[in-house]
Amino acid sequence: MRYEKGHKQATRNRIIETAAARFRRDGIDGVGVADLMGEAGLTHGGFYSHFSSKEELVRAAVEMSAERGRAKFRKRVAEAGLEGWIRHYLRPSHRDHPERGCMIAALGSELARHPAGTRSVFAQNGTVMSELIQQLPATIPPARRRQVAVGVFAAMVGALQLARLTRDETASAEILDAGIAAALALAGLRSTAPTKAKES
Amino acid sequence: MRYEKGHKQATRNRIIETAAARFRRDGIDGVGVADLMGEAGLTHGGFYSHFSSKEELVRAAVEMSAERGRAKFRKRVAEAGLEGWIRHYLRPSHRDHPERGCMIAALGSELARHPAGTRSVFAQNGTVMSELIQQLPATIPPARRRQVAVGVFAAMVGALQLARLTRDETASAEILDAGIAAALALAGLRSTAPTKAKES
DNA sequence: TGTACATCAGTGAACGCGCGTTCACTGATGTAC
DNA sequence: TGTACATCAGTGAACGCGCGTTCACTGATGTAC
Repeated sequence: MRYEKGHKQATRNRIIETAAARFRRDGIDGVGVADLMGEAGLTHGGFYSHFSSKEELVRAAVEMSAERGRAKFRKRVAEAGLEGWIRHYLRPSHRDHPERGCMIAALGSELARHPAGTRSVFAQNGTVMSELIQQLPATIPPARRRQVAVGVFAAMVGALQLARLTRDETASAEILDAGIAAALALAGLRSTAPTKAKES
Repeated sequence: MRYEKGHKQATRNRIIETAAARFRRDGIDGVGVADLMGEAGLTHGGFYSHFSSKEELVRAAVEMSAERGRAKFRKRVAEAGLEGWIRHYLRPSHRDHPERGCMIAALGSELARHPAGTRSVFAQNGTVMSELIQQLPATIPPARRRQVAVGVFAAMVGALQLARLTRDETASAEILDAGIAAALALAGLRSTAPTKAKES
């Protein structure tokens, strides 16, 4: 072989890695194949010896991002617990750097319009959801754990996107805080009673 | 005048209306100016006598959608209360018809990459947020009302997007339910205690 | 009342450009004998 | 050991296409006199 064993696989991974970052930063339609290949140190002609179409790369990039997201979740939970992960997810630097962050928050509304094959990465198991369920406090009964986990994650994704839409820094930071408060409340990590007083 | 008074304004509104629907359905990059004009019963050449650029149309469409969303919010709240609006927002037909639904859920991640001028529609006041705050039950203290409102809306937007990403109908319906449960809990419209038992 | 001209919303050909994709080729290295 | 050939990751020119945008034009109607 003119290249060491595994060379092609390494190139393929480099392309996927580059794509995963650029897609999250500029959108899927916002980055071209030639641009991507150039950033990976290649010319665009070789693209189709790695992938059959741009959509196949999208799928691979989404898959890699999902795996990375799960790894970060595990690491953060091990270090700082579920609350630590929630705060980490909704920190300003995640808002400001989508290219290294959550693929769903960065591309959620776009991916919904992509083929089912691409979206199949978000099947029920395999996502961070099943791991999130296990991290919920024991006070939440088994029958409600999945629903609570989905609610927590939805609030986090929604808050990150709203924060990214808001130009004003103060208002944006408030949205992140509101997302943290909502996620913690839903996860049962904080008293959720409106006031400790009257409750019907 | 060869056209009755207000004709041009009416045409302009028709273009915005068409765009608002198509953008939400196919994404902003997914619809071209010529396609849009054709759907509005015109040819593409006249576009620039109405708008200085496609981006200006995007801004107008986002503005119109935001106003429509607020109107729907008011109507639904008047008829069925805050809980009614939450359930209406997270119903399956909203998930399946983004072209008539919430612009933020349909285009959230894309709009974050558009110019600040376009995103200025989502400034603190003028959005549905300020009206949502007023609808929260009185049990939520003044100092927390904005934060709670943002959390509720974030959970709703996030849940709708997650539901749109999921191919499996059962799983998708569960996500909508989880979003409803989360939004109601956050809004103080449902007991949020993990169990009615032990609470630290 | 009748003719000449001004107005302007909308038309459709044309522009340069970048997109995703194809393909004949290169050239460094491994294998056969 | 030395030569001829096979392999194949990567190259770069070329493709058809649709994009956003420009512009000279049309033609129905209003106004001036």
